[in-house]
Amino acid sequence: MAHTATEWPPEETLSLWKGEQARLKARVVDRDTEAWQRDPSFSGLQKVGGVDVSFVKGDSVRACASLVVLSYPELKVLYEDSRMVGLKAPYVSGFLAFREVPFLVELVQRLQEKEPDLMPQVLLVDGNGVLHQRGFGVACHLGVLTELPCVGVAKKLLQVEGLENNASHKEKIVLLQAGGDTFPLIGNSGTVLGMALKSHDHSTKPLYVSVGHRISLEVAVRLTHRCCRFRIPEPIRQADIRSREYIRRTLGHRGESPAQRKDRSQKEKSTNACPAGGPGAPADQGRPPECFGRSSSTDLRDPEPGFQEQKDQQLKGTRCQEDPDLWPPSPAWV
DNA sequence: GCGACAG
DNA sequence: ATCTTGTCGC
Repeated sequence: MAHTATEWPPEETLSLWKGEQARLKARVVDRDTEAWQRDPSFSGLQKVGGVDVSFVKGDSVRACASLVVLSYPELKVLYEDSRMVGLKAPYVSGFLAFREVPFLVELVQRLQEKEPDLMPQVLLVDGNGVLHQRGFGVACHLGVLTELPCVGVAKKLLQVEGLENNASHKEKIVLLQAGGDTFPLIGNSGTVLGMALKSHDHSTKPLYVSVGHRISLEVAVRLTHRCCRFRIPEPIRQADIRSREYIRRTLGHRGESPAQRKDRSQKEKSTNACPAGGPGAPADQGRPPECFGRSSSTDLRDPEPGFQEQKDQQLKGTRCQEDPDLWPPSPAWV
């Protein structure tokens, strides 16, 4: 029985997943547990991680999972691990973690094995924390499985507990003035599930921040704001950029791309053809998996200009500045 | 039947 | 999530 990661899960599976979420939810700590979180300027905080998973267009199985660690407050990339993975579960709203978290846990374990000194003190996760159908989104899930403080950062409002992206909600968004401004996301029960955050002065669409694990909502919001050079917090943005770039550079053409293999011939020069470690994750989730995939990549690239926003930014081949360290984009997965 | 639906 | 071209602004 092949799990194509395409078919909609049978009710029985969803039931098991709900049970798993309920079981792990009991372990969530929704308050500050670290010293740096109590400091007004976060002194003591030096490493912030970000994770993301990018997908291959016409492929329901292949994807690239990335974990990056940035220095704080400089927000320079200190570490990157991007790896091709084989998806085993489809995307079902409310169950995102069952599709992505196994690979994210693996990335954290690989970091622990290779560069334990670079283990981030907090992880920004693409998706929600307690702002979720059952109060246990992917940021909580990853936090509980790794015991790392985690923050959920979603780009769109998950409409649960009566929360809606309606006129009333949009009115509140318009009232947000400067970067850092927020308004609470209150569910039916009256509980504050998260905060809508204007991540910087010129951002139109807010970010939806919620507690993942071992951090208070207030600190989660302030930290997210402090990590924004653009609308998307830098750790997540870098993980997103690098995971997409990894896909583009490895199987950017053969995958079935109609109008892009044209410029392939002119831009390629130091890229590579086929990565290593294909589908490399044993089936499981709910227990820190034991991984034995060989090393893959751990190289770095550079950021980009320092302005503009609109719909985030453009990741064209514009200018390459700073980042004297991690300079030569080495092949890595030799 | 129609709208919703984190990534 | 992914596809997609140009365009405007610093």
